Amino acid sequence: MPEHASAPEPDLGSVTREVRAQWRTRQLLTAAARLMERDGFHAVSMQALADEAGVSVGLAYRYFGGKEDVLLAVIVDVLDAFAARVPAAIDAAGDDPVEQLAAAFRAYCEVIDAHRHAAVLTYRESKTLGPAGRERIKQLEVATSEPLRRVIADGCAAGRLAVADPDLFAYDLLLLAHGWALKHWYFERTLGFDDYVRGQTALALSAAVAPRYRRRYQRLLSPAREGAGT
Amino acid sequence: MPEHASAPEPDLGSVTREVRAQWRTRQLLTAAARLMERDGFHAVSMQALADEAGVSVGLAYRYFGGKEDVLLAVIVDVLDAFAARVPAAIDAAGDDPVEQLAAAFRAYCEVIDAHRHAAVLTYRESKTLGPAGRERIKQLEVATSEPLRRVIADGCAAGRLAVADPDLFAYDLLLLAHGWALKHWYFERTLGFDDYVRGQTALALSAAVAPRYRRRYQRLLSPAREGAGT
DNA sequence: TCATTGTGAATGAATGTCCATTCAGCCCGT
DNA sequence: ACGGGCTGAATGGACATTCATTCACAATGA
Repeated sequence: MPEHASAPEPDLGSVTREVRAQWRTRQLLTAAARLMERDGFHAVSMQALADEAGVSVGLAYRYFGGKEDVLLAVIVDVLDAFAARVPAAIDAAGDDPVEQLAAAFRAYCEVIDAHRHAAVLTYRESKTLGPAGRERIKQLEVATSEPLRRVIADGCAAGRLAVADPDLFAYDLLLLAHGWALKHWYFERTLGFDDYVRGQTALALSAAVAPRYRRRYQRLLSPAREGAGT
Repeated sequence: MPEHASAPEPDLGSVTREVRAQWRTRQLLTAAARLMERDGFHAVSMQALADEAGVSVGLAYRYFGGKEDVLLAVIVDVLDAFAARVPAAIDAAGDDPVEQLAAAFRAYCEVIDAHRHAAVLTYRESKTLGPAGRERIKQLEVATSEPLRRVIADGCAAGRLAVADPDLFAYDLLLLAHGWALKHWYFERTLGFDDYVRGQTALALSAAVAPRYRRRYQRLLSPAREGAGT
């Protein structure tokens, strides 16, 4: 637990409104994520949230319309992380669509791992959000899965993948990534993060890689750790 | 308030207390499931619950220790449904382990479909339950997945399945079954229940059936409805 | 068969707690 | 001393839980 409330705040006085507002927002968002990831949305009072962020309750209301807005912002924040990291991971994975798919899946899992319970908030609190917020989340979530769908489509087009329903497959990958958070209490007994990603990648690609390319991707299809190659 | 129980109440006067208590419990459980499935646990007040069940608040407390107990009971009820139906489905599926696996998965999905959101409660409200209840749920859930693990193990032993980590695979199947509830808002646009089950079965078995047995299970491996052209 | 009464099921207003939200004013830099 | 950032006690509402009271009915006695 690094610095909490009494973090060395930057000199807010010397900074423009705009930048200060951004800093405050980030400060609150971070606190909200931390608490809600640990205790669940309903168990976090605005008082606790403010305390954690090291500000007053009133100030929280200057930056967010209400508790529900905070929840929405936290969720959007996580979804933004997907939107930022997954495409980047794909770009960094070279031209091979199967490698790209594996990289994309790993990136999803990494974001989940970094936001463990916050990611689950998407499910858990869907009922808490008003219809407007809920709609926004749904849309963002679909958009977030878009890169994955595109990579799968590419792989199919290139003949490397053979998937009957790419849409379904894409969502399954999302689900398996979320599974790391959803079933963490179970998996952690036997698997580390890396084991989980490798195992799931192997399973998923077993179902998706076209038979004639199986050998080529042996490295990804076997969950065992191997020394050579990256 | 409309008496929701469209079923005519049995002549309570002529039955024993025991039976009456059971009737009441069931009545409350049904109401709780209905409301919580629709609005989420936190949005359901004891008043609303009592109204829905057609009883008074006070009576609800005669049958359940408190709101949390009701939640626990609803969840346990769903888990019991798994425990009852899945083994039965496996028994009814003959001797082939792959057929058994497909049947077990379908049974899971059917229970999920019958209890849509209630099944999600397991995730959503894990933070709401006290440590004791949470532990009970976890244990039940692991126990519930046991038949699935055994069938997979059988399949591997018989050489029909080739799965590196049966434990992981079993939980993935659970997750995909839950996916029907978790991502229902998305899937329902394009898939019916049966399409979903077939599609997921095809994907999962693609990853698991040993290569030399692929052809034998073509029926399960292709998501297309049998009979309709390939 | 008809009053009488004991039992515990059922009620729902009252209680106490918790918490989101507000706002009257304080602090501090300029 | 002015003004915007910030504070935190006060407010009001919602809701879980309790309990004094009512009520239905079966068992009892005549």
